[in-house]
Amino acid sequence: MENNTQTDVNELMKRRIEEMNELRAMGINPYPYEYEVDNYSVNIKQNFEELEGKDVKIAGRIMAIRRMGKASFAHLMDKDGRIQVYVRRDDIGADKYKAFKLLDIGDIIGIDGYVFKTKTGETSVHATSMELLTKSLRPIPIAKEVVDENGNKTVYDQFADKELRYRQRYVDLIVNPEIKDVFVKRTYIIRKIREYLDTNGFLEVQTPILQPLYGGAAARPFTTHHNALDMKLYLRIADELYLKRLIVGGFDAVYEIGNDFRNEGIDRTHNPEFTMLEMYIAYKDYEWMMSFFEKMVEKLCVEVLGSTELEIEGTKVSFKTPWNRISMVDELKKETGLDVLSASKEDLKKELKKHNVDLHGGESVGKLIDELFEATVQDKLIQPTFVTDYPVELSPLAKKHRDKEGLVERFEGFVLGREICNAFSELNDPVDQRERFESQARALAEGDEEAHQVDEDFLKAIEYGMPPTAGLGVGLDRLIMLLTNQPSIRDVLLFPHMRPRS
RNA sequence: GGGUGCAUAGCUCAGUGGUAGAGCAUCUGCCUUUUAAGCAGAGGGUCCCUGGUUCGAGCCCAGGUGCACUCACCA
Repeated sequence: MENNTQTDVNELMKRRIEEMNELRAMGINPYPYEYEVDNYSVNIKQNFEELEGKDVKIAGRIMAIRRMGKASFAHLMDKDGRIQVYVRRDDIGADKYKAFKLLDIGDIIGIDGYVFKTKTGETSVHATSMELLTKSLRPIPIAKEVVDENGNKTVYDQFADKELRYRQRYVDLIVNPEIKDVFVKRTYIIRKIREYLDTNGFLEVQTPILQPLYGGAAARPFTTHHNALDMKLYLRIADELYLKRLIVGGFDAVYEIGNDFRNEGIDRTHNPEFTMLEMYIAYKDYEWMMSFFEKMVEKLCVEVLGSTELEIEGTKVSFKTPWNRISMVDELKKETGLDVLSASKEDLKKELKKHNVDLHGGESVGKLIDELFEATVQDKLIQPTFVTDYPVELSPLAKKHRDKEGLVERFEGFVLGREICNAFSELNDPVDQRERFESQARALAEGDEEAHQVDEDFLKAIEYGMPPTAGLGVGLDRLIMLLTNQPSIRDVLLFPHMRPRS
């Protein structure tokens, strides 16, 4: 990309380079080193009475210019928003005004001046001096905006091409600054999660991203190669097996927030790398984890979004605790009349057919039950709901249910029919764990590319003894999508993965 | 992976077989409280790519690429 400048130059860029050279000829460095900023757009507008007539030094990108001969107005955009500046030849001097005329939308300037209101009532800064801080060589997409008396903003010719917005997020952020709000919320949400876990005795840790064996979830991995060791490595698909090793080691409560990588399709809810939160706590079970998690989300809603009552895609959702709790088996009985635990494979298939579910063949009983759940129950779980106790085949790392044969102690949280977390009482019986791994290994051998490998080191770890433990995983991007009401994972990732363009 | 749709100037978009268009942005001139500033004029195009049909293709056909939506799978 570095050397594109020469081949990429169109007329607009040529013009800007010429202007830059003219500025240089006038003794102006188009890329100086610093500027002492002492105020910001929003603050000036909010404290007009106090600041009127006072001197301020602001800096920002020129977003609009209206030239009227020997005086001009411009809108500057700084970190908080826009403010108008008024630049008059007789105030900044003929030379500086000549330089000002060579500036373009997109250039970054510093303005020293006093605060005033124009005839039409717009809070502005009347420049007493102006400095170029950065010359912009590439034209930015122009979006004109009008703000009426009520503060309503109308944007004309908004930069709207989603592809370009994702590929050139830096331009998107300049031209559509309101999207910053989503990313700021994202940061606050993650900060509040850390705060909640830290104050509840959890220790944040970092475990390997490059792993000799992958595990902890059902997914295909990315592979890479370590040159010095001459070995294949996988990018992690989950943190689970390492975090549980830490529970074995005597950390009673740990969590990790970091990226996992899954070699799967890309769509509105999938990016190849995504941010995962996993937490594990000794001596607790999944019932405890349910309460702990719902309180965490409730707290996020209150502290970051200001309310437990959110409107998401036109639906009112209440995150106030306690959330609904339903058992998967009971709910399926209510919905279909079928007792899925005693039902035969044929009964399940018959029931699935009623709901137009296509099967690939070779599904286990557990998988059939899961399919039936997705077809009949999942979409109806609008308000936050925990679904408990899943078939054992689907959960090779979860502990068998203390009372219910064939099930494990597992729950998933659902909102608007979407899964937001997955948790269980962790399997800590090493003999049982070995059997589950072996059954997964058979599935892998039979072509299930998402099945687990046998992780002997992990087995060794829990053979030393892992205390009873509750664990939970949350895809944070999806949680943030939900809480900030964004329709695509790409809207909560600053730099979503895109196919390269030739 | 399947289906549907989109791709034309820096941006937003018209243009359904016959000279490539508009608004904004850019450039020139005028304009010292304007605000989608205004007035007068000018420049700017690999019509996504490759092939085909046709006297002639931005437009029709086939293939490809990218993106969006959607179904399937998953976090």
